[in-house]
Amino acid sequence: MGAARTGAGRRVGRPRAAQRPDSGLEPREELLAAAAELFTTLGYAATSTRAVAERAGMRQASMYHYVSGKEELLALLLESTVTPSLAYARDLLADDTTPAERRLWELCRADVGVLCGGAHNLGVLYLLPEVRDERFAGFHAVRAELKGAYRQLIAATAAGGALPEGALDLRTDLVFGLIEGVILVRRSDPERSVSVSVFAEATADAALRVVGV
Amino acid sequence: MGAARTGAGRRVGRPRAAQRPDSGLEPREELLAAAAELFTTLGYAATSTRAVAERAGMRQASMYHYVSGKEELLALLLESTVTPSLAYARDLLADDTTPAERRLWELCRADVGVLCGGAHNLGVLYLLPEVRDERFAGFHAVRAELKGAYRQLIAATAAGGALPEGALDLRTDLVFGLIEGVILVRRSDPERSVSVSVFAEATADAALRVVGV
DNA sequence: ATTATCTATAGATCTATAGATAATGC
DNA sequence: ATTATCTATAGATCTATAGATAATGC
Repeated sequence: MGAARTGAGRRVGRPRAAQRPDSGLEPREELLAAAAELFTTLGYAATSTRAVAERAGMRQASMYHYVSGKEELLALLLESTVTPSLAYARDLLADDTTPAERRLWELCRADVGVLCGGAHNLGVLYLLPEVRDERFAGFHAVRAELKGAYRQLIAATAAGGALPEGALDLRTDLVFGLIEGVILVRRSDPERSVSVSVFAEATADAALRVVGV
Repeated sequence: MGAARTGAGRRVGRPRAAQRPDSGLEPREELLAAAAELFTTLGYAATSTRAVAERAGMRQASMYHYVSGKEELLALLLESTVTPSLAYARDLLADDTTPAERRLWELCRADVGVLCGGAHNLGVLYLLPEVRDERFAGFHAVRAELKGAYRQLIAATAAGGALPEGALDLRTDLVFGLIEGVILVRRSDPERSVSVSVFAEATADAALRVVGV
């Protein structure tokens, strides 16, 4: 069993026409990175399979050796952004020694970090119109569960406990909107001076004020 | 000089192949309405000129009699959503008899109303990746001026007056993010029970809490 | 004559598949 | 023999223009 060879050593298969990019990534990862950059800057519909493949250092048709098409790339990218936040949210829900206010703050901070951190502002993917499609139901299910975690934590705060159902839903929408709204702010001003972590903490502070703590 | 005839009366020009829609709109308005619906649901790149034209009751090529192409339609729609908010913001800035807190609240309420009201959740247009393009610089200029009005009003509040520049920018970003975030909330849950006006007021309340009033 | 439409189409895409090719592996 | 790539292309778009046509206006 040969170990996966990541270096530039001898490879099986016909050599590439173009130079292999020196990122050190596996071809599939290379495709995902290329798609992330292009989908976030140009959008999904405006990004051709050719553009993705060439940026990953291969010809358009070769892409199909690794993925079934553009759709799979977007689905993978979407899930990769929301899954870490959800895992963290589950941990926080299970932690009954920390006050709910603090746990909510942590979730907000972490979520903003994921949405705005990373090389390509991956949160921008949530804005793509194609994402609403049924095909990405998996992503939506995870995102809905994450929103549910926000709701539970808000309900567990001192300010949230007394709220009737409808008011709790409204608070949850507002907090969730604030968190996702940072995607838009960052998109319209990518050169911002303040670091992601400062921004994430300020957003978490603001979220607690929205809840009424 | 013949008055514009909006009814179904005799018209100059070759008759349409399909029935004229009974909306009572002029053809150009009909095209804008069709584009609004399609751009907000499918996105810009995924909407063909054919789809827009047929929905407006004419053949694809006839669209070019009224507009220069898809791009002009998007530019017109974008400006139509942001211009009313800006006009209102200017009025509020000029009003020195009302407390800044109250004026900020009003601006938030009105802006959310425009973004989420209307038939097609036009705020969704802000999310389209194509909108970042240089071609829509006019829209961005107006939106930036609106954001400037938010900033001025925040600075004029009791809580905002003491803030150093950087902190003021951060508050402005958070409030602006909260307002634009409602677009995302509404998009993911279009069947929401609460009315737009209740939601707009709750968002305005939350914005004041973010500012720290 | 003017106008609002139509039909037809050139030219430019873009996606996904078929089948060839050039390496290594055994 | 297996694998990773390539080239080539069919079929399906989509946009914008050219030029014809069928009304009203005078």
